[in-house]
Amino acid sequence: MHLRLKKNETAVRMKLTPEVQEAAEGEKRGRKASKETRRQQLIEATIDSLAKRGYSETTLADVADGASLSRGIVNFHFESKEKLLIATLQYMADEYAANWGAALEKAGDKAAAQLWALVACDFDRKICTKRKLAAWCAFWGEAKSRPTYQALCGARDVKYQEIFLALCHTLKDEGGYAYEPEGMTLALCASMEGLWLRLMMGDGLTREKAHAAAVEYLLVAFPRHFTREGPK
Amino acid sequence: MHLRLKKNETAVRMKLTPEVQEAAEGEKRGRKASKETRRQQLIEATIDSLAKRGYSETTLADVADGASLSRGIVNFHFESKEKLLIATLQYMADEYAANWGAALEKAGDKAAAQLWALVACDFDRKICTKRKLAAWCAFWGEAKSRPTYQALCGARDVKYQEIFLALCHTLKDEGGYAYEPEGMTLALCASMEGLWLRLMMGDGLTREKAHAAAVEYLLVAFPRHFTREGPK
DNA sequence: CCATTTTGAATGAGCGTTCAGCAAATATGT
DNA sequence: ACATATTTGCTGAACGCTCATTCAAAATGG
Repeated sequence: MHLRLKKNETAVRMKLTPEVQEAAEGEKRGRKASKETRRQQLIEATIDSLAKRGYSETTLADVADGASLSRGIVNFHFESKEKLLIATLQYMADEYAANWGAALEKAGDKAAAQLWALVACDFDRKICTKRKLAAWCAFWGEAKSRPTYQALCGARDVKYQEIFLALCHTLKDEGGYAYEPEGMTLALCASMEGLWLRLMMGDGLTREKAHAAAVEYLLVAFPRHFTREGPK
Repeated sequence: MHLRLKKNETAVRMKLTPEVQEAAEGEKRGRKASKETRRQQLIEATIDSLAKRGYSETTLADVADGASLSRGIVNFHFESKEKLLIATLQYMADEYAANWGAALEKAGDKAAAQLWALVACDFDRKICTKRKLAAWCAFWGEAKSRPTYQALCGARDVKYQEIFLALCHTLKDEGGYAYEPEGMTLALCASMEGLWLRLMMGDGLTREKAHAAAVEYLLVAFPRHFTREGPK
């Protein structure tokens, strides 16, 4: 027989990850959680599942368990598994964009400081978590055969890369460098994505070391603008 | 009713990709294909399926169809789906290693020429195909949650990166550069993997442009050793 | 003929989706 | 205030489909 729970005991049924718990505590608990709160809770549980089991083994049952909710819940709040996954990717893309947008604001108006800030915030502890990198990577793996994912992953850096390109142009003028800006931008952005990939793979690579490698790149590309400690 | 075919008509049943066809023609055709030939044919069909449908939608039925063989065939030549996929990854890893190994041989004993050759062969038309990049990426996406894949993907660059690191050290001594070799190597390798990722995503990026971006990196990192046309 | 390779129907497990029903929250009537 | 009706959020059993795996039978080569 199913053991019926008194109210506000949902969080005790199974250990939730901190992220899911936090999402669930957005407003009131249990039954009164608003629609939006519940959606976010399920999205966080989806990220957990993607990170733990990979894309192909992520099941709705696992997501529901991760959120300590019942089997049918996802089809109630999202329409289908497909839509849950798209919402999850959208959520991560938004968070990513908001993060570098804010970093750019705070960086002031010097091009060198802006570039430094953009590179740094890719390795920020809020964004650059094992679980989130793993989730990104899971989507990348499926992106090629799914236009929707591809669009969302790609949209991630349409604006992003434009800004990078503009900064590379500015710094080239300021410093009299010889590189070709398009290629430089591409190689730099690719390097950071590659570092994410390696971070995700494990290998004992840490966020700090990855960031240091990216900085090393900045140093050789823009020697007149940066030292290892930051923009001159 | 199933229309039974006369012998040697297998290739007509369904259009095979050039790669699968070539694998099937390794020795004699049809029934007489040796065990090893048939395995290779199935592996090529697996790569096709991974590229076309992604990891999570790759089915044994699709692989069998792609090879124009019957449903049960994979479980006869490989023991299970899992083992087919591992064999496929192994196959690609071996091919990749053989490719850069050969390139290194031909490059002579100058460090600059060797580094140039290593970077170039990552963008070789034999290795850097849409379908193979897509297959690599499919495995990357699942690697984090599957130790076996992770080991095979990682083994790809244990030796590879050691060589890179040694070359970076040598060039630093020769050219009197100021960079820190570990970080430099990491950023360079990551950049090439990131470029692969972007090639796979589409975006109108071509092999040539990606290679040019990698070269741009070499130029800023080792200005005394390279021009855009090659090592000095 | 015997051994090997291949076939394709059958099997069964796993999973997404559906939906009738329950319980909490809220609205309505008295 | 209280009782009753309605809405909303959630549950979990049931359904049907897809797919890996199995295997008996057929085809082929030697």
